[in-house]
Amino acid sequence: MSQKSKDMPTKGEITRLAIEDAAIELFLKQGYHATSMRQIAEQAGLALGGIYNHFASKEEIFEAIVLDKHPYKKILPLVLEAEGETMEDFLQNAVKITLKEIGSEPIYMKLMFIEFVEFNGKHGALMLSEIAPKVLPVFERIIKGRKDLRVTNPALLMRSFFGMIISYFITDMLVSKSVIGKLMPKDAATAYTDIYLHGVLKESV
Amino acid sequence: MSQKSKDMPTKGEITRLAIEDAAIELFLKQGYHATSMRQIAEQAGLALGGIYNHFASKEEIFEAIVLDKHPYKKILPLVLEAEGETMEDFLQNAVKITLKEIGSEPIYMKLMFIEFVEFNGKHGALMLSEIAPKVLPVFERIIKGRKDLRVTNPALLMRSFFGMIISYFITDMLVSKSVIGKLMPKDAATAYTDIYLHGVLKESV
DNA sequence: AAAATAAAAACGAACGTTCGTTCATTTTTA
DNA sequence: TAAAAATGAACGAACGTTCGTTTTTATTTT
Repeated sequence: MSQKSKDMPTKGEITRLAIEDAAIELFLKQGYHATSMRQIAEQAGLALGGIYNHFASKEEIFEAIVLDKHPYKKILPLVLEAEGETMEDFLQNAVKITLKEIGSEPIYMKLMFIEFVEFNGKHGALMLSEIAPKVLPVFERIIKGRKDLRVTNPALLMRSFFGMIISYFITDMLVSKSVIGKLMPKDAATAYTDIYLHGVLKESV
Repeated sequence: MSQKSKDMPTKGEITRLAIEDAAIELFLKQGYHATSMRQIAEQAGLALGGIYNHFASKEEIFEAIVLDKHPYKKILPLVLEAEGETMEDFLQNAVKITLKEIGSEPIYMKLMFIEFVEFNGKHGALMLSEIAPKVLPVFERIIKGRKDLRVTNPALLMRSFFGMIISYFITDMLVSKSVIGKLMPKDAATAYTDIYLHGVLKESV
C-alpha cells in the first residue's frame, strides 16, 4: 500500500503528529489539566492505549509540542530579510512580519500562557532561555551603526519588542469582547507599532 | 468569647475569606484545574465538606476571588489623584502607581492568565468588560484639553496603557530566569514607561 | 449573668466519575 | 516474519460533590 520513498513518513510518524495536533487543539481550547488523554485519543482517532506507543506520558506530549511548534525558526530568518533604509522602516517590517506569522498561528502565544499558568515556568528554559541567546545577537547587529534609535540597549529593545507583540495579542484576546474593541481603530496592529516606535507623546524632549 | 461589635466579622465570614486566600495561593501556584478541593480545604484549615457551607462549587470560589480582588477599585482613585503639569508627568505617575499597586500584589495579573488559559474567556466580562466603561471616561477626561499627546484616541491610549502594564509583567515573569534578565537595566519599569511615552526611535517626524 | 435554643458551621466517610497509565492481545506495517 | 502500532479492558488513585451527624456559634429567654 505504502511507497518506499525515502522521505515518505512512516505510519508511526503520522500518528505521532496526529496526536500532537489533537493535543494542541484541546490544550488551546481548555488548557492542559482539563484535557484528558481520552479526549486526545478520540480527537486523534485512535484508542486510548495507542498514545503510549508514541509518548510516554501526557506531559511529554506537551513538551514535544513546545519544541516542534516554536515559531522563532520561521520568524527569525524572515526578520533578518526584512528590508528598510531607516530603523523605522525596518522595525515596522519586523513587527508586521512577526504579527502576521504569529497571528496566523497564535498557537505558541497561548502555549506560553498555558506553560506559565499550569506549569509555573517548569518548561520556561525550553521555551525562552534557549531562544533568547539566538535572537539577542540579531538585535545587537541591527542596532550597531544605527543613529536613529533612542533605545540602544539590545536586551531592552528585544524585551520591549517581544513585550509589544505579547501585549498586542493578549489585549486583543482579552479585550475584543469588551467595549474597548468597538472603539479601537481598525488596524490596531499599526497603531500599536506606531506607539512602540514614537511613543504616545508629542516630540518635545 | 466573641464580641458583639457591629463590624466584628462573623465566623462564617472569616472562614470564607480563609478559603478564598487558600484558593488564591494554590491557583496562582498550579492553576485552577490542578488545584483540588482537598488541597484548598487543607490549606484553609478545615474539612473538605466544610467548604460547601460557604461556596456551592469550586468555580464559585474562583468567581468570588475575581470579584473581591479586582485591583481597579484601589488603582482608579489613586490614578485620578496623580499629579503632573504635563501629560508626561501625569502618565509617568500613573504608570508608577499602577505598577506599584499591581506589582505589590500581582495576584490579579495572574488570575487573568488563569481565566484566559483555563476558562477561555468565560469570566472575561466579569474581569474586564465591566471595568472598561468605568476606566475609559477617565482616559477621556484626561485627554481632553491636552496638547502634548500624539495619541488622541482614548480607547487606544487605554488599551496601550494596559498593554504596557501587562507586557511589563509577563515579560518580567517569563524572562526573569533567562539571559535577558541579566542584561536589562535595573529599573526596567522606568525604561518601559519611557518607551511607552517616547517610543524607541529618535524624534524625526 | 446563666441557661436555653435554633441556626450556622465543621466534620469525614461515602458516592459515582473520571483520571493517567498499564497490560495482554490482536492487527498492521515494513 | 519480526517489529511496530493499535486495541480496549482493567488498575488504583484522585476528583468534585453529597450527606447524615456532631460541634460551635450567636441570639433569646430566664
